Amino acid sequence: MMASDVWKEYESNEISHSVAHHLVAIHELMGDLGYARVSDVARVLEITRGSASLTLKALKARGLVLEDRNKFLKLSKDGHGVVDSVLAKRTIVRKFLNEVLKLDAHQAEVDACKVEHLLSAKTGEQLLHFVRFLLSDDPTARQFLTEFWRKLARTEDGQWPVQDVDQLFELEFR
Amino acid sequence: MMASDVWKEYESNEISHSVAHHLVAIHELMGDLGYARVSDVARVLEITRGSASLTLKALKARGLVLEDRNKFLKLSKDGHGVVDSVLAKRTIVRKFLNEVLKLDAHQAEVDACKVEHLLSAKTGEQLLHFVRFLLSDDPTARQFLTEFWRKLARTEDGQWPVQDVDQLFELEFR
DNA sequence: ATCAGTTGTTTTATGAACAAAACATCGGTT
DNA sequence: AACCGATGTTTTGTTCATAAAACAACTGAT
Repeated sequence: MMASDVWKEYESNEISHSVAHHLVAIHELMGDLGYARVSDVARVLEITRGSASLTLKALKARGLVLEDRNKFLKLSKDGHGVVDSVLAKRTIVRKFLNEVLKLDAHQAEVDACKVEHLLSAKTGEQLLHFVRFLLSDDPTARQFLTEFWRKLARTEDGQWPVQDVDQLFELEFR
Repeated sequence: MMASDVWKEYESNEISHSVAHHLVAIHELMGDLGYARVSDVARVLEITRGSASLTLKALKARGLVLEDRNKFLKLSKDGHGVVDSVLAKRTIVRKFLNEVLKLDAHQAEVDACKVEHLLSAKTGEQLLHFVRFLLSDDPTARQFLTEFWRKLARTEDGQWPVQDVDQLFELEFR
């Protein structure tokens, strides 16, 4: 329950936000242009070529990114694995926030982008099962969502108090 | 859809993971011991006193932490606001991961800890509505959860493929 | 009163992630 | 041949979050 146990595990994240985005940028560029160079990654991420060059050098050293004789980059098998895992989590989180919780598309994208590289594989997997069932044709799921959205619309009309925190802790400790 | 729009918003997080935990540590110490000094924060977070001293100096400068003549720390009104918002998000995320998605308590705590300071207020609020309804007595919610857990148990027995990513993208693009 | 332990700060150093600018290379123009 | 623009790297500097160690101030025990 003390924060300290968990606090330390934060460090153990081998894939930083920055690294995740460099890898995803290469993936997107391969799809969009068919190739990816240091400059292309820098342009997509809106950072300088120098910064991209350094980060990508480290990723080459880690074996996540490969480079041919002409300085064209591509993802290694491991790099693809990381991108798949990150994009899968981003996708499912965005879908949940947008299509279930009805957050606007932009906010859903922003929040998904922030947490994509932090969730464990197991969390991503369970969330996938959950959202798949929730958005399926199953009548139980349909009925539940319909009812949730109905209640949501009601509470949003009759404005909620700005600070909802007390209710949270009710819910926590009851 | 390009990563770049969203990518930049990452920076705009005025509350870092580190800051959030320093503030929460003070809050917990006030509850546990009735007071909080630099050393106590350092001990709770398992960092050196020097490191805690520097971070807390910055938080005093930002007006989130106050100090009396005897170097005893407490949260300002703003500091309390930050802690409430962070703890509310941590609580609701943990509850969702553990009680709905059935992740083990430790994993739920770790993942909640990682994302607590990153979610927008709106996201936290919507998640609160969702979980409250989901775990309420409402028969629709009960029935849905029962059915979800039943399916979950079945899929976990007949092991899933390790890489579930293809299914994710089906779900994404259909 | 002294001496040891606790506490807080300061200083110095590290690593990650960036920017900015200088530099080198290469391909094509003129 | 000389130049130009695009590209990649290197160097230098900044910020943030940390550790480590030296130091000063206070506390309490003897």
